[in-house]
Amino acid sequence: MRISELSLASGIPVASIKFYIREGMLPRGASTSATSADYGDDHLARLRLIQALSEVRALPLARVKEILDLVDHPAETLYATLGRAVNALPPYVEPADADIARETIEALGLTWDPGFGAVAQLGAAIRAVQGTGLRWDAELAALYLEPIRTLATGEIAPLADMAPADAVAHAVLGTALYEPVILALRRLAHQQILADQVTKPRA
Amino acid sequence: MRISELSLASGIPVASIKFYIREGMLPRGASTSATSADYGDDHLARLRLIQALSEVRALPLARVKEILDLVDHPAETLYATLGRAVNALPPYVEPADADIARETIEALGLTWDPGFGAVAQLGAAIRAVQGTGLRWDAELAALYLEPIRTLATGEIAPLADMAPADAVAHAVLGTALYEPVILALRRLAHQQILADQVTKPRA
DNA sequence: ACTATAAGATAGCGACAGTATCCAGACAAG
DNA sequence: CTTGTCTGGATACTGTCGCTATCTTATAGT
Repeated sequence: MRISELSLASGIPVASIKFYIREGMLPRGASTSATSADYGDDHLARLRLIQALSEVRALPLARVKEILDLVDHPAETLYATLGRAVNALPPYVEPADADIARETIEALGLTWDPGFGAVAQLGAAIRAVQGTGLRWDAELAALYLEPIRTLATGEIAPLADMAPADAVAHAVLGTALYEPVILALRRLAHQQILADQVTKPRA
Repeated sequence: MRISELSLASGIPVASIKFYIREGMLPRGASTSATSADYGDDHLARLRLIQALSEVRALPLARVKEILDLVDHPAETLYATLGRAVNALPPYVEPADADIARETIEALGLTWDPGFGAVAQLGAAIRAVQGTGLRWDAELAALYLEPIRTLATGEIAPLADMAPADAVAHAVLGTALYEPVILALRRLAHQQILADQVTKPRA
């Protein structure tokens, strides 16, 4: 496949593909002469991944690159790889925000480990909620955690049956790409509940 | 409060506060003379809200403004207001993506209404998931929907006991600000489950 | 009276994500 | 052949966003 064909297949302008190559996010095609290089299906898949992370997740390209690197060269363990993937995802917060989450995490019976990025992300999220006068306490936290734990358990289960390399890629991409699905479903559920209340208001 | 005091109280530079006023996101202080204006707690609260939406949610200022306008001037019904709020939140997608979500939504027994923004957002999210080779089918969708529905029901319930104006503000801000909490908890749950598997591996 | 600071308007800046231009080489048609 | 079109690759430019810095005029405090 030549670059113009790759562009056609992916819907991404040639100039942008060249840009991704320059930035090291997409490998160069195999040169077959001074004026032609060969691109394959892996290039196409990589482009689709870049698009998914960059458009749907709205990640800065630097973060997209981190995630791509992680898929290509995973850390020692699945746990460590996931930890790095989380750090490449928004919200991008100060490590100090981890402290804010301590109370909540311990009240939920979880382990407070400030080394894990999601802890500081939770802290920043709680700060935002409380700073605008919305409610956040142990009771509400428990209300949120239960369904989320159910969901997370269901998501992790299939990883056990995968080859380690597949599991890593699935975990990293799944963390990033199922999130918008979850948020959209929640918004839909809210709407549906409100619509039902109008149709058949509470007795 | 003068602008320099507001700056001190909020931690936001004076120049930035002036910028927010210029952009119409923050009302001007009440002029007490040609060289002084008076800012109150409402200005401080508004600034904190701008910060929460812009930093933690990483919303473009134009979208922050939409949400602020919605809190100030809600639409006719709670349902309609929420619909607009959803459109001000990422991911920002093409309305045409609504079609992609149709199959999923109908399989889940929900109403497919392309006029509601979350439908197209779900479509774009599904496209991203499938485009990168991750799984998405009715079975998986059901696995996701159940816990999310539980969560959403718990979130909507308290609105019934609120004054309508409070309910609107709470629904709009809650949709935007609890989302990072949910994502952080999911990431934490994943980590916790993986950590537990290492400590006490499956029999 | 004098200096420090305020409000408000205008202009400038740095990061980001591409686009556009340019060039030398290759292949294809006439 | 030669002429025109296209390619890969390098370099330079552009538009948008979210602030910052500067400037002007007018007080308010000492």
